[in-house]
Amino acid sequence: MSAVPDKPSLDGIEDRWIGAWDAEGIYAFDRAASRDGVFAIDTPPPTVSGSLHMGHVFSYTHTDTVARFWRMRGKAVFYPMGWDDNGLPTERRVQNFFGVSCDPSVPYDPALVPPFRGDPPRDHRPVPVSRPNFIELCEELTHEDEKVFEDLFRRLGLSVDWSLLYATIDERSRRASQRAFLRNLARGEAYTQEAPTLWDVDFRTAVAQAELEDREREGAYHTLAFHRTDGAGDVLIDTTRPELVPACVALVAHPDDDRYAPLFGSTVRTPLFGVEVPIVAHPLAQIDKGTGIAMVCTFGDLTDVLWWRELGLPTRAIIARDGRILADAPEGISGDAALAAWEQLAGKTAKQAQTAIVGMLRASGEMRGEPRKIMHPVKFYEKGDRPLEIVTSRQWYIRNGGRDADLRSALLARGASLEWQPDHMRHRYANWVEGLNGDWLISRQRWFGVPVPVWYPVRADGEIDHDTPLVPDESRLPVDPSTDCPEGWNESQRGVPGGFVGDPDVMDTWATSSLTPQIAGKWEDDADLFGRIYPFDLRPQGHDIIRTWLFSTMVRSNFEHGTAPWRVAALSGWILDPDRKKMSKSKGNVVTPIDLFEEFGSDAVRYWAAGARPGVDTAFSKDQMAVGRKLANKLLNASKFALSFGDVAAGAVPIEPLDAAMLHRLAGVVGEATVAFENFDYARALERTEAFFWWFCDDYLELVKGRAYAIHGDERAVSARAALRRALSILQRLFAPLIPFVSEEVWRWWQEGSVHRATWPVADDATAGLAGPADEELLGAVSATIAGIRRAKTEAKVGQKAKVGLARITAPGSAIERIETAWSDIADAGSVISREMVVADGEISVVATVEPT
RNA sequence: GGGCGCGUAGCUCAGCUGGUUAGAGCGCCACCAUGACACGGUGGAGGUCCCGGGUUCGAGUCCCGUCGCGCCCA
Repeated sequence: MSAVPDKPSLDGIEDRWIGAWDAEGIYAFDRAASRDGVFAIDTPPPTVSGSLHMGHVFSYTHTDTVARFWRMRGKAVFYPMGWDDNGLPTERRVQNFFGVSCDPSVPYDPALVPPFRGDPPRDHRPVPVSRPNFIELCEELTHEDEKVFEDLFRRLGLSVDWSLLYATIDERSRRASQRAFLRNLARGEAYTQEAPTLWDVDFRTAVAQAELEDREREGAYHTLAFHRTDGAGDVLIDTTRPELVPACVALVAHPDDDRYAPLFGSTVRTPLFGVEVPIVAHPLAQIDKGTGIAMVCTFGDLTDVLWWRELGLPTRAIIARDGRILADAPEGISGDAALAAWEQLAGKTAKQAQTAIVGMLRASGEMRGEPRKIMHPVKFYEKGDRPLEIVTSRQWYIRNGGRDADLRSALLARGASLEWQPDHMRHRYANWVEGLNGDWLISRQRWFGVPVPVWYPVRADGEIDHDTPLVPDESRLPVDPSTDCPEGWNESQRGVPGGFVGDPDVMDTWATSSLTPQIAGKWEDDADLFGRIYPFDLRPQGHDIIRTWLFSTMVRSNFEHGTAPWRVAALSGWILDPDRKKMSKSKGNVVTPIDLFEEFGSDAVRYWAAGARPGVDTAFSKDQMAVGRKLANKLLNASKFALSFGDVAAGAVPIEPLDAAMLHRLAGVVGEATVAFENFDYARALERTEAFFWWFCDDYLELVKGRAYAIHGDERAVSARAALRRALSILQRLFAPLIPFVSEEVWRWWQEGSVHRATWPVADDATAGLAGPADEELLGAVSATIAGIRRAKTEAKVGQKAKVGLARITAPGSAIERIETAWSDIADAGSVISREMVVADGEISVVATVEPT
C-alpha cells in the first residue's frame, strides 16, 4: 500500500507494475488446484519469424481480459506462452538474415561463422552450410526474436505465467510430437504411402491441402489435335498446359456427352510424341468446358490424380522435384521424332517448356488457332511463389476423415460439441471438414523441424523397406534418425545393405503445433499437471486458421484422448486500417505496437482492443486509444478524489438515498459485467463498466462533492465518503482485467496486495447493509434536474460555477418527491439558492434564473 | 456454385427474449480557469435504422426477397 500522490500520473506505470507482478508471482499457476478450480488456456504460439503486429496485440488482449477475470474469480489460471519457431518461415528468415542455405551433404563445422548477420547484399550468393549448422543458426535467430516478443507481450500487460514457456522446436515439444506420432502409427492412424502429392518446386517440399490457396492467374487455352488411330481424323482438346502433352495418358469426356460417346474405348496418338492413349469416360469431365474433352496428364492437377487413380491409367511423369522437365523421356515416348521433341523440353522449367512446345506444335500444325487468354484459379502453396506441381513421392499421412466417413462424422461431432465464440464460426469448421478430399500430409522435405522418428531396414539388395519401419522406444524421445540409431543397431550399419536408414524428413509445423495442449500441459512428462488442466477451457485463435491449427488439434486430441481438446473456441477478428482495408506490410499501413504503447500507454491500446466485440473485424483507431488514455487518466483522478477525505470507519454504511441509489445501480453493473465476462464478452463488460463510470464522475461525484467535504456535517459526509469508497473498490476491480496497469496503480494506493489477485466484485459489495431497495428513478430525476440547471448556464453563456437565484422545476409528483430528497446535493452542485417545485405530468423541466456574475 | 457474416448519426459502433420520443464515443459547433482531472468540464446540432414486401395492436429487432460489402469452402 502506498499513499495517494499529489499529482497522479500514468508515466512509467508499465515498467513499475511489470516488475512488481513478476517479483510477486501474481500470475503464477497454482498447480495444486483441482481441475474444477482451473481455467486453462491453449494460447496461440505466435510465429516468431516475423514481427509482432497489431493483430497480435488485438487478439491477445481479448484473451488476457478473460484470463484476468477468471483469476479474480478465484480460478487457478493456466495461461502459458509458446513460440512457434519451427518450420519454413524460420528457415527462410535464416537464409535471408545470414546469407546461407542448407545443404545436408556439407559436413558440420563447429566453428562456422555465417557470412552476414542481417542484410546480405542483394547480389550475395547463399553459402551452403550443414544441416546441424543451419539448425544452430535457426535457434540463434529465433532466440533473439523471442526476447523481443516476450518484452512486447509483457509491455502489453499479458498475465501469462512465463515459467510455462515453450517453443515448438524445443526438446519437450519434439518429444510430445514424436510420441504422439508414434502412437498414431501404432494405432494405424498414421501411415506412409508413395503417391502423387502437391509439391512446391521452390521449397522442394510436399504441402498439405490445408496450406493451399487459389490465386487468379492469367493462362491461355491452346487447342491441340490428337490423331485417331483408326484414321478417322483428329480429336481437338483445349488445355492451359500444353507442356504436359508428353505426360498425357488418356483423353476423358463425360459419359453422357453424345459427341464423344462413340469414341470411348478407341485410342488416339498425342501430338508431337505420337503416344497412343485411350479415350475414356468419367463424370467429372466438364461438358461445357473447352471442347468438352480433356487430356489426362500425370499430373497437371488434382483431377488428373483422381482420374488416374479411378480409371487405372498408367504413369508418365515428366516433372522433377525442382519443377524442371526430366532429362530422360518417360516410358512410351520413343522414336526419333518424339525423342527429338523431348530434347527441346528436357531441363526446362514448366514455363520455358510451354514456350518451346507451343513453338513445335505451331510448326507441326497440331495447334489450331492462337492461344486464347483466360483468367483462372491456380493452386499455390500459401507461402509459395510459383504454382504447385504434382509429383509422386513417399510421404507420411495422418488420417483426418478425408478418406473415411466414420472418422469424418466423429470429427464433425467434436466440432459441434464446442462452444464457439462467435457462434457462427462453427460453420467454418464444418465446411472445411466436409470438403476434405484426402488425409493429412505431415511429412516435409525440410530441415528445421521435428524429425519423423523412424528408420527403415535396408534389404540385402540395397532397397529400402518402407513397410516395416523401425521405431524408437518412447523413453528415448526425442530422437534424430539422422544421427541416432534404432535400438539394436549401430552407426556402421547406416545406409548399407542389410543395415538401416533414417527417415530424412521432418514433420510439418502443424503436426507439432496441433499438440499445443499436450506440450503446454506436459502430457506424459507430468501426468499430474496434465490431469489438472486437460481438456482446456479455452482456445483463442484467428479464424483464418480454423482449417489448420484448430482442426489439426482436434484430430490429435480425438485420437489420443477421445475428447475435444477444449470447451470453448474463441475466434478473433481482423484488424483493418481506418479505410477498412486489411492491414498488411505491403500496403505500408502497419503501425508498430511499441510506438503506440509509448504514445498512449498500454492500457489505452488495450482499451481499443477490448472495445471490439468477439470475432468482429475492427478498424485500427488511434482515436479510440486516445479515449482509452482519457479513461485511465480519469480513473487515476477520480480515485484520488474519492480517497482524499481520509479513512472512513470500518463498517460505515451509506444512509443518504442518493448514495444508496448509486450503489444499487453499481450492483447492477457488477452483475452485467460478470455475465458478460462469463460469456467471453469482454467488450460488453467494458461498455457497461465504462458507461457507469462516466456517469459516476460527471454526476454523482459532482453531486456529493460538497457533502463529502462535510459542509452539512459529519454524519452526512460519512455516508458520501463510505459510498465513494465502496464504489471505488468495485470500479477498480471491474476495470482491472481491461486496463490492468492503472487499475493496479490506484488499487495499491489504499489496498493490500494486487488488484489482480483481489476477489471479483459481487453485488453485495455495493449494497450490503443499505436500507431500502434500489431506486433507479431517483438517479434519473436527479440527473435530469442537474442537467437542466447546467443547460441554463450554458445557454446563458456563464460558467458552471455561476449561481442560480431560483430554479423552477416542473415534474411528475413521484419525481418531485425524489428531487426533494436529494435537494441539498443538487443545490450544492448547481449553486442554486432557492427552488420552486411544480407538479405536472411529462418530462422533468428546469427553468433557472442565473444570477449576474 | 454452396455456406457464413455485415449494411443504424460525418466516422467507429451498441441496441439482449419485438414495447415510450433509436443510443454512446469520436469528430463538429458554442461556451467555461469551479478546490480529482485542461490528458479537464458544460451544453448543442446531427438519423427515410440499405431497399421492397410480410407477420403483429406494435418491427432497427422476427420472416421472405432484392441490392451492396466482406469472408470461408468448392
